Amino acid sequence: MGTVESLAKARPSPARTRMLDVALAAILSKGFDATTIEEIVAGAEVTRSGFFYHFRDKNQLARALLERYVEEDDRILDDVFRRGHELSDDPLQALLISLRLFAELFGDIPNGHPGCMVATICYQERLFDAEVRTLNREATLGWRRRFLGELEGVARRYPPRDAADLSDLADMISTAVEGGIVMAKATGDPALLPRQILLLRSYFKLLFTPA
Amino acid sequence: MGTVESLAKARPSPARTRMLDVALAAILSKGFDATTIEEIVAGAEVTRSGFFYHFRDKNQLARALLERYVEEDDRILDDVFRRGHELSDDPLQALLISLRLFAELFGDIPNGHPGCMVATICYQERLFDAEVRTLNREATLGWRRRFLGELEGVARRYPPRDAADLSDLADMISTAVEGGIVMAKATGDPALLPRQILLLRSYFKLLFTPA
DNA sequence: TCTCAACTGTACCCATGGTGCAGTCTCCCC
DNA sequence: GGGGAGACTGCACCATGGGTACAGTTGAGA
Repeated sequence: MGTVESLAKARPSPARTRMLDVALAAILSKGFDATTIEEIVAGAEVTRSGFFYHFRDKNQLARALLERYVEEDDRILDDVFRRGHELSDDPLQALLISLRLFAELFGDIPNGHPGCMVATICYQERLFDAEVRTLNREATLGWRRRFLGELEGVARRYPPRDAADLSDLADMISTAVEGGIVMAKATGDPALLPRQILLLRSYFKLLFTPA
Repeated sequence: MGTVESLAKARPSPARTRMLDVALAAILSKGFDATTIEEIVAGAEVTRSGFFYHFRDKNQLARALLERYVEEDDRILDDVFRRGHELSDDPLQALLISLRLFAELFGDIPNGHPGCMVATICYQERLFDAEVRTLNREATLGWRRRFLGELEGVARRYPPRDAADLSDLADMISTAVEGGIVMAKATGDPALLPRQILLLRSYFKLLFTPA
């Protein structure tokens, strides 16, 4: 009976995509529970029945939303680091360039970053089933793995000035993004996020640049 | 008719305090909307009527919760920086000591930091009225002011190695805490938060220590 | 003894998540 | 051009939860 899911993956129906879009925006601004099926179907111009045709319940919606979010996120990060390495053969320079591109990306979002799905789920974890929580955890571990790979390349050529665990440094990128998103929302200043990424860049530059 | 509020502030009733305690824990783990009045009154061992006696509605509860959270937070930060300055006359050393104390504080919380009320509100901002949102914004600006004061003291004696805006550096502390909380929750590793604070400390040390 | 803060109990309204199922429309394949 | 299937619509129904309204109870202090 996986027909709906598998077909949806192969060629996602426009209605389903619209529902995910509306749901994402609503969930990031008022939370999962407060986002009603009614407003999702109204915004996506389908009916309640249409919603339950595509998703068994709200939890399935959350799962689909997170999966799509993580995939998109991976594509963006792939692109950023690919371009970084295209622009410099030096691993440190590539990292610094990638971080700058990352900051620019955030700066280019019209009304600021709308919020991270992973963070939303963490702050409402009791609402979700084990599968969603596992997916969420794996997303963060994926970030760690990716950033750690970059940092290991850097550390091989440039021994860091201060004894710092590379995994922790990898997490520091995710931390700056997650914290930056929260602080940008809290202060009402969307540019806070890219500025925090550039500060992190400044730290990596200081840490790995030979004296 | 401000009798309830003013008396509650002077000598908060134990039932009210219990409700705030239960509500905070619930809200930080499942969000504001999903936290039912039913579970709050059950956990605090009062009745539904008791809830509505102390709070006009859920929004008033949020306001009371945030106020209490910010006051407690201020007390903790006052203490951390007071101890930092007691232990060293040098502003940089005092800051580094304070950050270490801050990290230790986070490390000492049994099941990790339960979550920041300010972040919860940001990620569900559409649920709250203008007053709560203003209070939330002011809390973050208060952090900025406090940390900026410390950093100005440091920068007067130790010119930073890299041109960095002191306000952004001040926000970096809040960013590390907020991001660290999210990442600690997401990875399931409570110790991630204190480790990120220590990484931030390492940055400040590098940035301000004369060559 | 009186008063008042701090509750309790009951009844009621509306919105929302979720179930169940029959009907419709449109495209594609035979 | 007939039929099946995917992608929906429409409707009826239930339980839960926020919120309103209001009358009654209890215990400590003046």
